[in-house]
Amino acid sequence: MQLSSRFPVAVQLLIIIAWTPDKYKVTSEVLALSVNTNPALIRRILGSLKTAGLVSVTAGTGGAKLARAAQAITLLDVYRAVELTSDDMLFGLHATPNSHCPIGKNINQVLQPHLDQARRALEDSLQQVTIQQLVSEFPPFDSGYAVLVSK
Amino acid sequence: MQLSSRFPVAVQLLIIIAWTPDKYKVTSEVLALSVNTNPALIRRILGSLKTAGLVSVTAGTGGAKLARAAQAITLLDVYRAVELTSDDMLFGLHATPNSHCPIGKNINQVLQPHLDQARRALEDSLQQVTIQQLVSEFPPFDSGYAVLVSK
DNA sequence: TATGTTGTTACCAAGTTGGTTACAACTATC
DNA sequence: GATAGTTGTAACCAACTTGGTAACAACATA
Repeated sequence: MQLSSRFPVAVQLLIIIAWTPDKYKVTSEVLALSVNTNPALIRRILGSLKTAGLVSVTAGTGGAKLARAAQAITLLDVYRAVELTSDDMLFGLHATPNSHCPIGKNINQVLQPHLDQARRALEDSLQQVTIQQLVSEFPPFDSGYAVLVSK
Repeated sequence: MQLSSRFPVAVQLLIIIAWTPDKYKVTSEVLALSVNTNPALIRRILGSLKTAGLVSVTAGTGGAKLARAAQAITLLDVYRAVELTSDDMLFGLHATPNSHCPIGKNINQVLQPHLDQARRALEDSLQQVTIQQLVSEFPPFDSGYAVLVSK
């Protein structure tokens, strides 16, 4: 089983936004080109990032900016923004174990703390990496790339 | 997004098998009662556990036993047995980023190590917990429970 | 007003999941 | 050998999620 690809895509969006100089306009069209999908899908993900307070998108005229510094956005922030639909559960427990069985009766209570711990380990790791860090792994923006975006 | 409930169910199965004295026969019927589902689903999961070498099921006469000691089975073993369908990927990368974009071209290579690290953190945590440990959190098997299983 | 962009809705095909039925194959016992 | 109980597996289903797509109103700038 696999988590959705929304998370990696969201990271890519943030990297591009952070990587592009402020004077250029990063539209969902441009982002869609890089991810190789269509703008509506980008806007959908961008919506989650906006709700989470990671980016600000100016409606109408277009263009996305980071809502806070790239070194203040971790992979965990992104993960939470786009993947956490319901609550904090990474592993879904079986809904209704048999309450008459001595094991089934308490299985969820016994299991939960350990699953929480595993989830926390995952999140701690994601928290160690910032968007700034990832951006620094790419070549700097070059004016030649300006064809990809609009002023 | 959420991982399937197969994993927690598989853990529950192993706990019951480990918890039940050897002289009792733990059939998929009994396990289904505890999980509150039907035997076929149990056999499906039990099949994965068998393939992974965690349990041995005697076909025909019925009954599941642990294939190795309960303290030698970790949650990671179970996780891998039932959740890893394809390869080691927890996060699915976007299949085809645009190779003409300086970001899209390398995004997967840059992201992969960090996602791997996060996955490893998750797995390390799961590896700390054994089935034996979980069994010890339940009351011991009582002859009164024998109605749940058959000799 | 005209243009370009966003936000959102609606819909679709594909894949996954848990659930269920059915049945052949198997093993022990009578 | 026949019987009974069980496993292994296939087939199918409804519900859900996902990525993809089209469409269009709302918006902001020129």
